[in-house]
Amino acid sequence: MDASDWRIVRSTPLLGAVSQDVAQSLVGNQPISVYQKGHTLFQQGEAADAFFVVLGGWVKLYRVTPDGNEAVVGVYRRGETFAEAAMFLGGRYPVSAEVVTDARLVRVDGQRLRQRILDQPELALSMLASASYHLKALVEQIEHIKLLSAPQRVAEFLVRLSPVREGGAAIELPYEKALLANRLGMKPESLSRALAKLRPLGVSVDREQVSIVDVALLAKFVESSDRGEEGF
Amino acid sequence: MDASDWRIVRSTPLLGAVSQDVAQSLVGNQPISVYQKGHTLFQQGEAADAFFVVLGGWVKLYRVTPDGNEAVVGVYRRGETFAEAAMFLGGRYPVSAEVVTDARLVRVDGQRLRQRILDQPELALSMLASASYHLKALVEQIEHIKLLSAPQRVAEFLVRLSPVREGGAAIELPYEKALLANRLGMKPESLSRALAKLRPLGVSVDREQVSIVDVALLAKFVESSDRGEEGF
DNA sequence: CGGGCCCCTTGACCGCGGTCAAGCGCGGGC
DNA sequence: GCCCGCGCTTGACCGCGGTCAAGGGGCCCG
Repeated sequence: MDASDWRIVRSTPLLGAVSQDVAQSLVGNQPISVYQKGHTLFQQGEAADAFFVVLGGWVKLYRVTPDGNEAVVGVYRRGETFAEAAMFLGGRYPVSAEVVTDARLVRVDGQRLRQRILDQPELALSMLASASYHLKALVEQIEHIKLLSAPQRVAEFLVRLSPVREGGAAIELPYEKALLANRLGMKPESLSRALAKLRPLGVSVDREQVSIVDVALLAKFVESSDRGEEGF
Repeated sequence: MDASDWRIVRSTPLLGAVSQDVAQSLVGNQPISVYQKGHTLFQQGEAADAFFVVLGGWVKLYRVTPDGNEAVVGVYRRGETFAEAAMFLGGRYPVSAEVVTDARLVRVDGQRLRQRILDQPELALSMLASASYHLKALVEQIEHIKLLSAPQRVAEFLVRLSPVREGGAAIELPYEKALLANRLGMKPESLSRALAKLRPLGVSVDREQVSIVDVALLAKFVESSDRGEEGF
């Protein structure tokens, strides 16, 4: 792990707030795992004996039903951690995890982590903050699915991705559209249609390059009342 | 707080796993708060300085959009705790909480809790377990909204409420149908229709009394493939 | 450079569930 | 006992988004 990787590790809410030596002892001497696209890290129901830090690439967390349908509940990228909280729920992962692009991860052993918590209470607070962060993200996802239309959910996603709150922005879709669609709770076809409907609001798409004329206008659209496009 | 209340407190995942004196010091000498239906405990964005244990009655957690629509993200009953994790997320509640029936709660101070965590690491592990439990519940809720039909969501709710996994069961709807509908991500009218569609599967409803001929059959229906009622 | 593959888009169709409105039944008040 | 109100149900309608299918454009490989 080089200095750049270490910087990423220390940028996470979980490992950034604890002391240098605690972070070092947890991930410092762990090997970096390199996976290629399509690799399954773990499946729901398996014993949860580790959590992960993403150094590069993307990982999706999802649930599968008995008949094979899947619901993506999160996509994690560089500088994010996942499955930290799973290790405290009867030792089972409640979701499955798959690498969706070639990726570099650090795997942190759970047994070791639990021990550290017992003598490093500050680590416990960091873990709780991290769990709270994931909790908030899930609550917002539920809110969005329940009361935003497909175009509004797409707009919300774009606004969140924009580096600015107003004016123009050019952004790149972080992962392929089929995955993005699932993440937003819709089918790829609906994502296409949703992007088409955002065109009159100053959104143009070419491959994975998206340019937005006015981010504030998009944000307004997300908050516009009842799931419809109220005239324009 | 009498012995019965204390038993409820000790039945929660959060306060049941820690030592007697830690639990006692957190909630033992707290007064019991009695609220009547409609009272707002806190609103999203407020400083999160406490979490709650439900001794009786029901409390809903929900998010409101700028235009006034609301999405219920959870309903908590006797023996459950909520908002534990919020106190670690920048000190803000990500949701609002309202008492939906007359209720008896214990309010646990957050400042005190954080102090205890620093010198009682076992408490930290309990809190993480509790947070994980809520996390799993949210993930399942997302899964259900995304890939179950309205009748399936209602069936799943009934199965979960049943004391048995097979055979007959008679259960009572825990809260009024408008709230239940929102909790399940639908409108009251859709809940009515969904219950009507479950009638051929052995579900009969009279007021809030629900009787189920065969719980296993209902469970089967929930897992039956593609959101439809596959003939029969 | 041509062909095939894959991903994305666009169209046609339709079923689920939201909306609006009417009807019904239980319960409280005068 | 009568009336009114409220919560629930039922019906009619329709728009959103899923499904199925065809078309188009980039990219790799032969």
